[in-house]
Amino acid sequence: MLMARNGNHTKELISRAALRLFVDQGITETTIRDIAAAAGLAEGTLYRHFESKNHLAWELFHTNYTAFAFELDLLQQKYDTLQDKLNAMIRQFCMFFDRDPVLFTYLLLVQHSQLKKVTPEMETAVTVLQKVIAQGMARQEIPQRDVELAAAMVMGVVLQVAVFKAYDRITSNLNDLSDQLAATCWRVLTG
Amino acid sequence: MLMARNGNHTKELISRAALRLFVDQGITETTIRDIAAAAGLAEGTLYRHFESKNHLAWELFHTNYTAFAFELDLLQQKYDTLQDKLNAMIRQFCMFFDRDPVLFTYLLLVQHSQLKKVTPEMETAVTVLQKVIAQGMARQEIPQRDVELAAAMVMGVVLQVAVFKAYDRITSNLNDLSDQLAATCWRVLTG
Amino acid sequence: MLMARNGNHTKELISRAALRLFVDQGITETTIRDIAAAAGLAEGTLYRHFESKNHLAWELFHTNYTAFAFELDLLQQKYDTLQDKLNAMIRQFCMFFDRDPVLFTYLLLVQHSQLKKVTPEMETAVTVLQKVIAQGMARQEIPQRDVELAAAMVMGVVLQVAVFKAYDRITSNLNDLSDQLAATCWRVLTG
Amino acid sequence: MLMARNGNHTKELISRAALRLFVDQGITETTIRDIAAAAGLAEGTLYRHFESKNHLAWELFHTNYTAFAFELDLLQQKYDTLQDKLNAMIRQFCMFFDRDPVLFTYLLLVQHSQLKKVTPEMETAVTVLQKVIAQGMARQEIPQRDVELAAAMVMGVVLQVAVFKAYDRITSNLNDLSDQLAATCWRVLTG
DNA sequence: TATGAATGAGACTTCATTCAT
DNA sequence: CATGAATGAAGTCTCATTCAT
Repeated sequence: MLMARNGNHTKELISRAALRLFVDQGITETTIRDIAAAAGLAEGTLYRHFESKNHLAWELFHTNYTAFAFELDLLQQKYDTLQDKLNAMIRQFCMFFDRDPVLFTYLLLVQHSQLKKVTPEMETAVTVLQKVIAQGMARQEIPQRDVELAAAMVMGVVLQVAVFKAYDRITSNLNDLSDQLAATCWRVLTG
Repeated sequence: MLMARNGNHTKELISRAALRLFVDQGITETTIRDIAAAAGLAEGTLYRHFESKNHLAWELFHTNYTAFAFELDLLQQKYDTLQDKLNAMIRQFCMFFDRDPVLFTYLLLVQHSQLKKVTPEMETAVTVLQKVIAQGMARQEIPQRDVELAAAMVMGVVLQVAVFKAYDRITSNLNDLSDQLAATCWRVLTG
Repeated sequence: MLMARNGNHTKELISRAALRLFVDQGITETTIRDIAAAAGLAEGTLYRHFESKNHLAWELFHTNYTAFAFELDLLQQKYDTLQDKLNAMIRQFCMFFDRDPVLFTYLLLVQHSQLKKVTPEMETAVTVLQKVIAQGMARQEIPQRDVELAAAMVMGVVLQVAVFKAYDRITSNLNDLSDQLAATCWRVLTG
Repeated sequence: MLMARNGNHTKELISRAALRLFVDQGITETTIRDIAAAAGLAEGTLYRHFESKNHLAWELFHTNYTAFAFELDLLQQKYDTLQDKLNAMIRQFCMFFDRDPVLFTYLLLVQHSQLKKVTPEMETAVTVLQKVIAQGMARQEIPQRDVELAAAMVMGVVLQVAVFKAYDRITSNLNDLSDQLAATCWRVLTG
């Protein structure tokens, strides 16, 4: 998991257990007892590492959501053209998804409750994508258009495929679809 | 009858109140008391019309989810080519969304908890879209490709825009974006 | 039913439905809705005939409990010796049980909740029996002994057989066992 | 552990509180809150020790009901003749009643609701008594007769006296009545 | 740090009762 | 008299959180 930089074994144990349960059952439907049992710990132990269940859910979301945005931003800066940036970002997304499907499914599907807490200042994958698209328009690499709309459509293509993957409607790895997705997104932007 | 003027009125009252609250706060986060208060009714009254809170949430989802699929299917049958079918379906989607944004936001966002209960036999917007795309491929109207993937990408374009609209990131009516969406989806399929 | 002296059809309907349900499920476990459904009436109708569910249960108990005691007392007065009185009373008990097992099972088994409301002044089968036994002792028809104890043992013999009958552990009619019961009770008293 | 001094103490605390309340008010009439208050615990604590109120009521009944039957059976095996067996069992019953009147009153009076759950395989005081009586008949110690009926009458003598005791109609200890009861029961069987 | 029994607020739900028709 | 939708108090149960060990 992106967030796990320290060697804190127990915290990691809790995070992984929680993540899987949150994805499988939803956050509210998952109890502290569920998590503790899955992690092989006592219920009280969780509170040594997280302030509360909600903090746990939020930390899981927030940390990884922004970390991913940060990585994306770092990555896009290495490229000059919108198309290259986009290709790279989509490739990265697919790679990360395949590397940790549970985590990405969490970010994808448990959104609603957590997204409300996302403040406008926070850099997210969405804002990075919009920034990149806006630049591309400014540089006339693609036709002028409403940036939000363009970003929505591009995101839609990639995310919905990920959602289908999360629901096992698609069997290929996202990595293997990466080029197709990138090509499609480019067509979406240049139409 | 205490409220002869009611008939189905009370059930409708509850449904609307619940719908809005479910969308605003999530299903689990919404209490029976919330719904009753919003509907101007006593808590017990809810149970005269719905077996339980979960049944209410499911009925709200299921009824409208399948009804929408049914309408879409009826509509697409009026057209001959994939492009016409797609145009009509997207137009319909936008129209319905604008007509009842709360309901459609419910169908869009509260999915996760409810989608688990969707049985494979149920006809949904997804299955209709896949059917239509598969036909189009069979008739060589668009290039052969994985149908699930194609459907996912088309759905993504439309749904993500709707999600942005639901989150007020986009201000136009979906109706006004309908043509753009249709054109983009067509490009996605024919690329 | 003993209590039904008037021609009130609906009230009778409710009483019979309630009686059976009370016996089958217990009083608290039986809902107004159950009774109404079993009687083929609307829920509210019950309140035209009984003040409340508890009044209904109590009326059913009290009326029949005291009526039975009254009949027993009337009966015993027709006989001179304790043995004849006892024989007659036991025969009567058996006859009544067989004639309306549901009612007598109600009186037997639902006792606990209702017996608390039995005031000491009320004439009951127990008091009648005690009176008769006390007389018999006074007249030296049977050995002197604690009256309450003697009454308990005699009652026990008859009631427990009725309980077994109510639970279908015994298949004969009580009528057919009447003589045996009387003989046994006599032995209990004279031993 | 918050209360290392507890161990099984809390469960016992709940059981005793519940037992008394069930006897005083009836099971359905007793609320979780009543029990918790009487036990000096929080409501939720009850659910750490019992699945539900009904499970508590059933466990209280079932455990003691079968344990008592087991003890009775063990005891009767020590004696050879029916009369000795019967004497011993009745003495035991009286002793147990006097030792824990609340528990025995529970077993006596709350029967109706719980007896429905008694499966035929369960060994109970009734089945033990019937077995013993049947043996006695087989060995010609007492006249042949319907075993169920005989058992009912014997049980009636003892149980009804216990019921009177539970209702404070009788003031002696059952222990002090034990011999009388045994003699009476013997007369019932041999008459 | 870890434990896990205890807590108690608050959720869902039931159901006796009312009352306008 | 009958109806049955609505009521809302009260009950059962859950579960995040605490804290003594």
